[in-house]
Amino acid sequence: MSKSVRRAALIIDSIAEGPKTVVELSQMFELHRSTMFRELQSLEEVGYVHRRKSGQYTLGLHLISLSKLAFDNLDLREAAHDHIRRLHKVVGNTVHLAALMESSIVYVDKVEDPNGVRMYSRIGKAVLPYCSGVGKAILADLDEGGRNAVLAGSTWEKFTEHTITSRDALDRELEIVKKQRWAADDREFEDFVNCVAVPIHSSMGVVGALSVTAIRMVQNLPQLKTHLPLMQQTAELISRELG
Amino acid sequence: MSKSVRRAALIIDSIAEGPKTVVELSQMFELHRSTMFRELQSLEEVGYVHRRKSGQYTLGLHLISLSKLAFDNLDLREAAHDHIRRLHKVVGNTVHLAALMESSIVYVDKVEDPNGVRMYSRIGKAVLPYCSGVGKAILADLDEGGRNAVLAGSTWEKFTEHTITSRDALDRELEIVKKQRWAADDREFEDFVNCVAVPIHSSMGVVGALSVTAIRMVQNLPQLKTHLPLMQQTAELISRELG
DNA sequence: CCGGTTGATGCAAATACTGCAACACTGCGA
DNA sequence: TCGCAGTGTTGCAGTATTTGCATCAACCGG
Repeated sequence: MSKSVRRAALIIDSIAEGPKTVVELSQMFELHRSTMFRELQSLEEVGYVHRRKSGQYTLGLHLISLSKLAFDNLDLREAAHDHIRRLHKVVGNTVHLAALMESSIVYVDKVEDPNGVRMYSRIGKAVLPYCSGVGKAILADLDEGGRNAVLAGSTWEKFTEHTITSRDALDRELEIVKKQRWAADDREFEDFVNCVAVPIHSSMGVVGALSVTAIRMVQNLPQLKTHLPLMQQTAELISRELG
Repeated sequence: MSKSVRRAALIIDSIAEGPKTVVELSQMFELHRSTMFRELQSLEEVGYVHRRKSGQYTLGLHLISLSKLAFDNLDLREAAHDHIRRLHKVVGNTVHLAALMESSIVYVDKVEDPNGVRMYSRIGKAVLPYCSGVGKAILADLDEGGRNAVLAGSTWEKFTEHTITSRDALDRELEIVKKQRWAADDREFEDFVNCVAVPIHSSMGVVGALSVTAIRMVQNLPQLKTHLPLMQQTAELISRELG
């Protein structure tokens, strides 16, 4: 284990919590000022941190570039690529794929009919875990700690009359989801949209979810539910590829 | 300059170009296999790379977490925060702020009327540079190399009858934008939406742009243009803060 | 079963890093 | 204007970490 890599990463994580000066960081890490200065100089040169005119260091832009590429190479995204396109062909609706990141859930792929109702692209965006099918499908299979991490920043904003707006209510819903092994978004985020979602597991536990979404006038929730067996088969195929 | 930091970053960049094995990387970097193995082990432990079962290394999830935080700490975003909220109060329309990243343009902030027409959130998403006001405002002030980098991945997809769909046509438009120091999106992406945008400069050159956007039935383009003097003043104030 | 490749690790030599000391620069207050 | 404190920056010898070698374990395919 490389001490220098670990230390660099710890410094970056510290800066990620909030901008800091050389002196602050040297005290935090019990390093001489000149050592910390050189370390930050190096990290800035490779774009991982950025020095403001005020003397504070913040995270650098190169991390943003790298994250885009990290996103594209996600195992789940690659494993699911063909399967969700096949699923879309059969069910005809928009299929979303969401991945569990460290403490958030993100839409990582989407298949929709180019000639159908056009949904605004959501790939890359964080899922609101408490009012989305995929969010609930993933949360249901997380332990308490995992749930807490994902829900830590939730504002519990009410989008529609159906939105779940408290942790207690969500936990009750998640017990049901865990048992039935699928989740629904029943007009909880947008009044005219609903979906059903199933979790995807790997040997490491739940890693994501896939959902089938429709405008209510096209397919209502009972109709969407008819797709659940195929969706669960699809999730199983993806899980196999993930190992 | 820390050799270990530079080398770690180069390895990460190499993996960012595509997944690779220990042996491939050890040959590329002319390191002994065991050295490269240890390096990757360290990078994996801090979440910057991830080893697949196949033995290939890809970028790690921690980069995605860090990029979100990097985004929140952007200098431009902080400098512009109060100014664009004041601008919104005066003009009443949705105000967008976009930043030039390394080779892309991203929406980094937005102010809209909570009781007005609700536009789906775009923060964090890449701007399509060739058919957006902010994209054109930034491109106009970039040199040839910068433009090429930003436009490298453009598909020139045609969204409406007004979309610019070739580099030549865009370059002609950018000459006009550069002269007049503002840009417009005249129904080029969405038929019922248009906006005007102005660039924001720092001592390093153009770093972003701000725009005022409206649905056509609410305010048409000539009406939006009346906001340009105030927008340009706002951009100037932000530039001053950036230094 | 055998051979080749990859995953993984102890050790001494090689290399890189570190704190010290010092200087340059900037901003603030007297 | 001057002095002081704090930050930015760098050469050098002592210290710490890394490196390649050698080796073993595990896995896969013929």
